[in-house]
Amino acid sequence: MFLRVVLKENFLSQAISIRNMNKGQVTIKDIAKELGISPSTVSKALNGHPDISKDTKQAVRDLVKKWNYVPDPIALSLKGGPSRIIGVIVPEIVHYFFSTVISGIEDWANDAGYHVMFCQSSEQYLKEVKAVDTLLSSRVDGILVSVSKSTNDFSHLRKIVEKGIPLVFFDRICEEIDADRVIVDDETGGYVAAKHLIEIGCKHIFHLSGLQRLLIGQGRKNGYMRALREHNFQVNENDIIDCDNMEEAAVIVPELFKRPVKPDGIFAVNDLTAVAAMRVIMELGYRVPEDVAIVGFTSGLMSDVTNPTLTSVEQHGYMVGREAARLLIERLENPRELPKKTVIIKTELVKKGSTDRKK
Amino acid sequence: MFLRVVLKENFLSQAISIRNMNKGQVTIKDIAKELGISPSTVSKALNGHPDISKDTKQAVRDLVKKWNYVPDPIALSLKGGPSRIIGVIVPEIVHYFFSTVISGIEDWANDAGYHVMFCQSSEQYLKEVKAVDTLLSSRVDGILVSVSKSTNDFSHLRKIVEKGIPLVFFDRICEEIDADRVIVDDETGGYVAAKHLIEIGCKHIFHLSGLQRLLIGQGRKNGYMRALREHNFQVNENDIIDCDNMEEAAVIVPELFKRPVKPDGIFAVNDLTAVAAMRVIMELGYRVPEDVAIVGFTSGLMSDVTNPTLTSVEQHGYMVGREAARLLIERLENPRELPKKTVIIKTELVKKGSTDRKK
DNA sequence: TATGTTATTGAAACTGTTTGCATTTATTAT
DNA sequence: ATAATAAATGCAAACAGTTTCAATAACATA
Repeated sequence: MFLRVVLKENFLSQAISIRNMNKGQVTIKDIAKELGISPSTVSKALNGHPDISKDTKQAVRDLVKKWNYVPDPIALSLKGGPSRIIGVIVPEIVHYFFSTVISGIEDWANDAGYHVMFCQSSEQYLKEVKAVDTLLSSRVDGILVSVSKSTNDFSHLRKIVEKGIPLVFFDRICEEIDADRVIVDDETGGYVAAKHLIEIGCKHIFHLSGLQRLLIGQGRKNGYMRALREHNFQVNENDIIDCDNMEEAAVIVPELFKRPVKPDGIFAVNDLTAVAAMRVIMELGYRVPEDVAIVGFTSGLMSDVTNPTLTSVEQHGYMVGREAARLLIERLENPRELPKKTVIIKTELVKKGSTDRKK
Repeated sequence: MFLRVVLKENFLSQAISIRNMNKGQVTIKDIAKELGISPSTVSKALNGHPDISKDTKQAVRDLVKKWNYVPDPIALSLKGGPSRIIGVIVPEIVHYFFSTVISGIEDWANDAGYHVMFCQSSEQYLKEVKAVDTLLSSRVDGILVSVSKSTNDFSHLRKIVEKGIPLVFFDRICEEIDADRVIVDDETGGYVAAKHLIEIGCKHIFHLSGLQRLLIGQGRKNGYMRALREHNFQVNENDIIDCDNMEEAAVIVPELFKRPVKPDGIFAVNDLTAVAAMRVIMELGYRVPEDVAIVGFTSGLMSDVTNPTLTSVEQHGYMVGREAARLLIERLENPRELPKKTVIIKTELVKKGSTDRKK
């Protein structure tokens, strides 16, 4: 056998060109043929099977290195092995928060030797269903999902679990399915935002709230209410106004300043709304932060760009992504049935100009 | 044969439960066994082969629908067929421009029946090389690349072409490799930006320029210079200052206003720099746009958020993505060796407050 | 009746890899 | 020398499909 290897050595370069004629990819058969042994022996040698002699193993390893052989992942996963691909479904990639999450997922997954395949639902239920099928048929090892706004039926997500494929929700979770979760601590975010406004002396703190169907809307509002109650402020339902985008803010905010009791502090459910409110308020002749202080919830780089800069609650999207990927991979590599975990990513108040009354 | 189908009908529900015992997935064999025909007949029936009788085809189609059979893409691509996955490599997902591009790629690819697998290079050459290996080993049908800033060696990209896998560059192209390309018309963007400043009456137009190693930096600067020359302005090298982020702008811009000839118009290579410049200028006591007009180059939603709002050149990232995906898929489905194309996505000046001198 | 034609269908090979079992070869003990 | 044992290797099946070619059946024609 050793003789054979040595003998063939001389024809190596020629063999390579012949091999490349075929399909460009070196297969286990090419290796076997070259060494004059069977494919199964090559396979076993590569997998460190005890049956194979040291000499053969070495010869195989050498040729594998020389010819740059890589096992075909397709054939592997056909065999039923893991694909080492994880699937991700996000509502929108263009959102700053989700793009940071994706970034975190990518980094952690790649470091752990996984590839990432992703789909966006564009907030559409049907696209989300299709995305699940896509990922399942691609034989992903596990799936990360942030549920679309329009999803009310969860059978497609339940299907994932039923197939025995690990599932982790992040940010927009589905409460009806028992799975690992990574959520942003919106409640505390709302709490510290409102508390900060109280501490700088605001007496009439309004909340421009998000969709109450979504947990983020609920959480932020609840935190706001808790802060008020804990500081002996009266929670007034009229001071909580559904308003989560620039267009609505442009219409709604001026109305607030026609009331007998005008706001001197505003906590908005996101930065865009906060910024729109801020502009309107300044156009009405009020000063920010002196007359009205404003706090947003981070959705990009814009908090640095406004004048004054915007105090905002940072969500740490990158961390959300990392944790979600970590949770999933942990479960992939440790398939015992452990109870599901929920990881809460702390939010953080970043104080800037719109609440800075020191000066 | 018909008899057999009818006979078995009665056991259908039972058969389903037996089938599901195995692996959850219906295979062509399950269909064949149920109908009492061979797998190959089922395959042919499904692919509309003329050899198969209408009756058999119908029976197969019915059962396929009833059992919700979907061909396993893994097995398909093992046979050498396409994977219907396209790979994407971007420098950073968190950049607004790239996330819009990705969004465009996703949408077009999904509509054409392709899945998207993506990697980010994080602007690191080594991660880019690894990403190529990743995608190649996942048997993607084609690859879309926007080259990282730190990439100087292109052999990994050349390898893609040599393997016969279609490659399309977008935005950050590699000039040394002959491939389809989608680029943003930075030159025209710079041109219309400067032209606009000229038309509203600016006499001393400065350019805060980007890295000249990158084509986007070159293009925007060249457009600026062309506009000046075409309108009989003198192009002064001192009026072109390397400055492409907020920190640099905060330091550099005040210096410009100490010169004997101060700028009354500024074209910045991106919005962040433009915004930082705008703030500094207003802090120095100048009015925008009356004393100094400013144009940026779109990098997010921030142009709506500043005060005044920022005139900016829109890059249509979504279109870049769509076109790149279209070009790639066109080549995948039409494998004749056609000459490579370059698609140029027009930029567009979006006029806002920072250049609005009407009022 | 024997032959030719046509319409259907199935067996087998193939994709690249793994794995249990059988086989070969070499070594040791009787 | 022969049998038993151990070590090394190969065969074949399996994964889920596609495809080529051969086989069968039914029918028509001479």
